[in-house]
Amino acid sequence: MKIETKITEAVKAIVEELYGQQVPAKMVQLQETRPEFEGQVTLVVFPFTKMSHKAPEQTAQEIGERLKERLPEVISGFNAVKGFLNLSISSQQWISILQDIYENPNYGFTPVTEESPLVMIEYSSPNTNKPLHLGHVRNNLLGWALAKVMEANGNKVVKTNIVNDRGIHICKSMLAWLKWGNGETPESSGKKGDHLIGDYYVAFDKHYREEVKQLVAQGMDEEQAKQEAPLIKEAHAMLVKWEQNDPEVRALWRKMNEWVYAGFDETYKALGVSFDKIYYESETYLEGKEKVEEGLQKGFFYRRPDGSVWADLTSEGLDEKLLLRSDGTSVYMTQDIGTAKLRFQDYPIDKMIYVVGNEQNYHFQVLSILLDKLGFKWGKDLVHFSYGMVELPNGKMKSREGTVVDADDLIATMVADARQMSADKVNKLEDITEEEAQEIARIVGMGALKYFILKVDARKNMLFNPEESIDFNGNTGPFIQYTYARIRSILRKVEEQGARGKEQEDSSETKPLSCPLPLAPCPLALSEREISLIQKLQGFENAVKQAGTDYNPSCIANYCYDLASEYNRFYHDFSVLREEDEQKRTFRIALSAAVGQVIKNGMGLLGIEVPERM
RNA sequence: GGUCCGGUAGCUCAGUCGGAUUAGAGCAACAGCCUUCUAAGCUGUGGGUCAUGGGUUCGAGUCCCAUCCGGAUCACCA
Repeated sequence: MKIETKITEAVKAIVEELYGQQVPAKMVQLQETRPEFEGQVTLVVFPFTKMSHKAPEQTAQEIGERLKERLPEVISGFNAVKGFLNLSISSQQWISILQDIYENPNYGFTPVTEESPLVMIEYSSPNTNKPLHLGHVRNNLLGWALAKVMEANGNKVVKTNIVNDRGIHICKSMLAWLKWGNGETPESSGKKGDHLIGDYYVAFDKHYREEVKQLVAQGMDEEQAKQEAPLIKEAHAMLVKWEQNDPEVRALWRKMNEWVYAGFDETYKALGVSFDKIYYESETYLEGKEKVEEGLQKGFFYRRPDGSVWADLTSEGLDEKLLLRSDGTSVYMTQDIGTAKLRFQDYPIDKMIYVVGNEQNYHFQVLSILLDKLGFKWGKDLVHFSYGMVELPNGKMKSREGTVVDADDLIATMVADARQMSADKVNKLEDITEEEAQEIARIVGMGALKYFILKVDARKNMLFNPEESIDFNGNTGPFIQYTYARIRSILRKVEEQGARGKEQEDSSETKPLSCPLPLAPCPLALSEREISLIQKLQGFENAVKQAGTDYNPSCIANYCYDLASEYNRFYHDFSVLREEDEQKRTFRIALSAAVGQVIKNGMGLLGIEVPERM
C-alpha cells in the first residue's frame, strides 16, 4: 500500500477517535516537507483545529503522538511547527518503496485492458501545399506525447491524422508548377517533395500579388483586383475541374500529393511520430452533407431563402453558424462533422481529442454542440487540446513574409549542434564509431528540441528565438539524457562485474540487476539525499496521472527534470561503486537503476529517447 | 463591441487541493569544484510591488469582482 494512503487512513481514524468526527480523505492534506524542516511528509492540521478547539501546534502534537503509536513501523519521529505536522518516515519504509518501484518496470503506468476506453487523438493534420514548420512540430510532439500519456493512464489510443489534400491552395501549387516548373520533380531537383511544392506555392503567391498590383495601378480597387487577377481565376477553374473529376487535373494532383507525402514521411520519421489511421479530406469532404440534411429534417438546423443551411446557436450564447453554402457545397464545419461520422463508423470511440491550435477554440466549441445534437455520444465532451502559437521575437510566423521556421531545417540544425557539442567536450567518449556518434547526436539533438517544446504548458503561447540556439545545458532534454547516460555507465560496470566468468549476453537493453535489493527489514540508515530521491521516484505515479487528467504532457517534462536534478546531486555527493559497505552499495545501485528506469519511461512518454552513452 | 486565453527575475519558464519566516528552476553575469562511478555535472553570489486595486479566510501567485496590457476568435476561408 502506498505510504500516503496508510497515513491518510490512520489520520482519519485518529481524528474520529480524538474529536469524534468523520472527515473525508480530501481533508487529510499531505505534502512534501519543506527542506528546512525535519521529516519528509507533512500533514496540514489547520482543517482539524475547528474540531479540536485547540491551537494548531497543540493539535498537530496530539495527532503526531497517536500517529506514531498507530504506525510504528512507518513513522520514526515527528515535529509540530505551527499547523504543520512533519513526519519522519523510517528508512525501512523507504527501502520497501524503492523495492516496489525497482521491481516493476511499468511502475506508474496503468495497464490497458480489453475494457479500457478507446480514445482517438487527431493531430498533425497538415495541408499538402507546403512543408511543415515549427508550429506543426509543436502540434506533432504534443499529439504524440498526449497519446503516450493517455495510454499510460490505461486508455486504448488510436492516433489519427486528417490530411487536407484538396482545395484552392493545392491548385495554386499545381498551377504554378504547370506554368513555371518545366517538369521539375523531387528526383530531378534533389529537393524534398514537400519543399518543392512549397516553392511553387510561394511562386504562385509572388506572381499573383504582382498581377493584383498591376490591376490596382490600372485603377481597380484592391478587393476587386484580388478576385479578378487572371491567376486566381485560373486556380479556381482548376478547382472546379478537380471537383468534376477531370482526369488530367486529378492525375497531376495525385502525383504532386505523392511527392508531398514522401516528404512528410521523412519529417514524421525524424520527429518519431506515427499514425494508426490517416483520413484524407478528398475522401471525406462530402460526408458531412448527409448529416446536415439529417439535422435539418430533425429541426436542429434551418434553411434560408437563398438555400444556405445554418445552425442557430444563439441560445447557447454563440452566433449562427453556416453549414452549407447557398450553392450546396460544404464548409470546414460540415467536413468535420463528416469525418466524425466516418471515424465513428471505423472505431467505437469513447473519447475524441483534437490537437489543434487555440485559434480554433470557437470552431471546436461549436463542433462539440453540433455533434452532440446530431447524436454522437462523445460529441458533448470532446476535448479540444488547444495549444498556443509559437511566436518569433518579432511576432507570429508568416509564410508570406518568409519568417517561417522550417521543421526539416530546425531538426538538421539541432542534430548538427548536438554533434558539435560532443566534439567540443573536454571528456570525450573514446572508442566510438562515426555511426554511434551520429546516432547519439540524433538522439540528443532531437531530445533538446522536443524537451524545449514539451516542457512549456501546451495552452500558452511560446517564444522561439531562431538567433539563439536551443540549449543543451540546464533545464533541457540533454541534461536529463546525460543523467541517464551516467546511470547506464554505472550499471554497465555492475553488469560487467556480475557477468565476469559467466557468459555475456549481448542485449543492450536495460536489464534488471543481477543482485537483488536487500529485503526489508534491513538495518540501513539512509541519508536525506537518498530518501528524497526515493520520494521523487514515488512522485512519478502522480505526475503520470496528473498529465492524463489535465491533458498536460509538460507535467512529465518537469517531473523528469526534478528527478534528474535530484539524482545529479546524489551522484555528486555519494559514490555508488566505490561504496565499501556491501548493502549500501547494492541499495545505491538499485536506486540508480530505478531512477534510470523512471527517466527512460518518463522521457518515453514525451517521445524522447535516451542514449546509453553521450 | 461579444466570447475565450494569457500577464511570475534582464530573458525562457515552473509553481498540483489555497499552506510554512526567505515565491522556485534554467539562461545570461560573477566566484569556486575534474589523479576519484561521464564537468552536457555540482556548489555559491546578485537579481521579484507574482500587471493594478478591492474582496473571501487562520492563510492568496493560486479563488471571486473590477481595471489595465497582450493574444486569439466572432467569414458562403480552411
